[in-house]
Amino acid sequence: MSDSSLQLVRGTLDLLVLKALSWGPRHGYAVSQWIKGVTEGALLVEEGSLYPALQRIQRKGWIRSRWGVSDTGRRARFYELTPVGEERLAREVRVWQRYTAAVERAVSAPEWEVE
Amino acid sequence: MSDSSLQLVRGTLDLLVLKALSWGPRHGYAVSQWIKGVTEGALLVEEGSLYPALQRIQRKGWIRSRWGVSDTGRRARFYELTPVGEERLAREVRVWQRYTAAVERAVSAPEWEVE
DNA sequence: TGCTTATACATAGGATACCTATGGGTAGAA
DNA sequence: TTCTACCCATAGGTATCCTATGTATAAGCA
Repeated sequence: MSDSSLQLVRGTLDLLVLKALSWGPRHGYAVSQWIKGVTEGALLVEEGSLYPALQRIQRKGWIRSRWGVSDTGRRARFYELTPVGEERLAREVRVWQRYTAAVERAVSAPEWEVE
Repeated sequence: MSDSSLQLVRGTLDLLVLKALSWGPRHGYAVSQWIKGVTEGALLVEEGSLYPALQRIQRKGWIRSRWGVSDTGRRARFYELTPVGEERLAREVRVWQRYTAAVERAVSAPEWEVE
């Protein structure tokens, strides 16, 4: 909420996390930095959102994890997509695009028209 | 969840309701039908979501309401935007577009890149 | 006449995903 | 030695959506 960053819209965090892991194993902190970077700071994922989300997504079987060592020599938990998670990512992208297209139609509707 | 309609993404309902009322007073049922129509059935707003949302939005001062009679001769509560609501609509549209643009950047990122 | 459908409003109760706040700990720079 | 960046994690609160259920009327049809 500080400065100009937006609150996350429910449901998009899964999508962002899965995408962040689509290039191979990454640890949680790196995921959060990637989201911040790729959205140019528009989206900030709080740690209190991210770590529970990673656990939640893992429980669903879309990612798995193991302890490792980060580039900076610290202990870190690395997550990677499972095969199910790969499929899920593709599906989440499709759903998201279908959703935003529908909202876009609504928001840009030039006149009231019901049928 | 039936057939192929999508669950609402949290936070977009306000936007859709405000937009639906941007052409003048409408009652709740008409708002739900408009959303269904304009999104070609992709978004279905459940009554258990819509009516509480209308009350919530009214409490925030973005809309006001009064009882009236619908086209079909039934009693219905008509909602309309307040001046604050008009501003809010414009703002919500901007926020939504900024948000979706950010997510789109993330989802279509061709490679991992952080700094 | 009675039945069904579409119209119209509303609430209760539950789920869940996000937030704020807080905590612990390490590596390296200043 | 102090500060910052890195890295993980949980507790508790809140908001917003869902399902399920209830009431009621108008109109069409059998």
